[in-house]
Amino acid sequence: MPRRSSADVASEVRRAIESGAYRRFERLPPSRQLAESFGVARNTLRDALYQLEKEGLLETRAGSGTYVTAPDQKAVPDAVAEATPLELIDARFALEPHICRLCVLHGKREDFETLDQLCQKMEASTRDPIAFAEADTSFHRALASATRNTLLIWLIGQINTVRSLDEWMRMRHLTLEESIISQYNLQHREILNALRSREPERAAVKMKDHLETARLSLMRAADA
Amino acid sequence: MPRRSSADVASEVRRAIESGAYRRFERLPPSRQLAESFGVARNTLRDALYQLEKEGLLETRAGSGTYVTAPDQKAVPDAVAEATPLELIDARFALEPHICRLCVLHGKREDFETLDQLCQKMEASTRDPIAFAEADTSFHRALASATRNTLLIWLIGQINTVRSLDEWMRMRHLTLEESIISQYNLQHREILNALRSREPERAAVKMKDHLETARLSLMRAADA
DNA sequence: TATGATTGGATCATTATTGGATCATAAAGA
DNA sequence: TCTTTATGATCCAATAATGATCCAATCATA
Repeated sequence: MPRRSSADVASEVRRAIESGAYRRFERLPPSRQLAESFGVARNTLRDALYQLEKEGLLETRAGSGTYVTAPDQKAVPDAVAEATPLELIDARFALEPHICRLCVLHGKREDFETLDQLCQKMEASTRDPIAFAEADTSFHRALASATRNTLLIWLIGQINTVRSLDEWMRMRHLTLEESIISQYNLQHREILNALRSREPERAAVKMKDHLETARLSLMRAADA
Repeated sequence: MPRRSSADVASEVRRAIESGAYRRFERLPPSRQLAESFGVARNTLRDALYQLEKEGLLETRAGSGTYVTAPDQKAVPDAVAEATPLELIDARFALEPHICRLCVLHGKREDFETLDQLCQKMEASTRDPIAFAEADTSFHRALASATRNTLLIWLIGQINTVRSLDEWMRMRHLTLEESIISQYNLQHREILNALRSREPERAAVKMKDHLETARLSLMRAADA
């Protein structure tokens, strides 16, 4: 007659640990207190904790408490740093077209002003790959900012940390010939125009075109 | 008799350091003062600091003070933790349809097996919102895994840390009525079928439908 | 340079709090 | 009905927080 079975409680605690609510080495609240907060008898709760102990998530020390032994879930931004350029492009393929759509929804005039200025900066840097790459990064970051979605802004920020990696930059220099830069500039303008005329789908398509160009020139560089 | 154990205090100080409240080379307040502000005996506090010293976060010099030796933490992922449910949905709108497309490209048979099993699990949990939510998270995580793109896998993992936040979970319980769960199950099946028949665009569309449903039920819950 | 205040380091008996264990009872499901 | 399992109560043993006191290193300053 489980109202709330020990397995349920175990799941809930497991989720709490995996979500980082309790981190490694931290002590859980006393069993009596935990039991009360779950609305469950202490025996039931202890069974639940015992299950998690078997799974290696917890360690209980009599007289002391029960401690989290599971390794911290997050704290692996290495995945970002070690991403390959192609993985990166795929991630941008996922994020940026939709970011364009959201820009149309939430972007304000000053956002488009900023984007315009960055376009001008890029257009003035046709022969300066380094300056161009810098402004280019700012452009994509500004797009994300215009969505007003802090989560997306953060995600793009994370992705941009990869773009500055050495290996990636080396490839990028290879790909950033003058003709390519000119093409990118045209595409950036097209994206910005679509945003200004409030056409979400056209903006998304133009962004896809842009990324496709980037992918192609990247793969060409990889072959070389 | 631990009211507040040394492990608790250690965690708190560790968080303070990681959050940048105490920066590298900075001296912590005197142990007596710290102990008082934590409402804990000095011995307890010293045990806590000793733990952190073992972890290499601190260095204590007798007669002088205890100093932070941990390198300054970079970018705070609080943006992720503080994201609102609607921001979250928008981010998933950006990522997951494209993830479906990549699944078609890179997914292997065993990936689809895993997804199938998770569908079954969800279908068996129509009346158990907690179990359903658990399997649901696993489903979306498995989708990301099938892309073989470590960056995307990591991004989805980050996003899923938000999904388990308290506020979000509360809303989620509101929205997870039996009828909604049934609808989700149908949609998951449609996505999986599209993946199996290798139709990237159909899979993406089905995912968009799914997320749209989620957004609607979320907004309905927010109104209530 | 010498002094005094402040810092962390160490020890110890006391005792509140912790998890461990058991058991009769009640309730839910087969 | 019979089996399973949560409950709630009680007792136990292990642990470590406390609070007090003293020591040693360091630092500021007269």
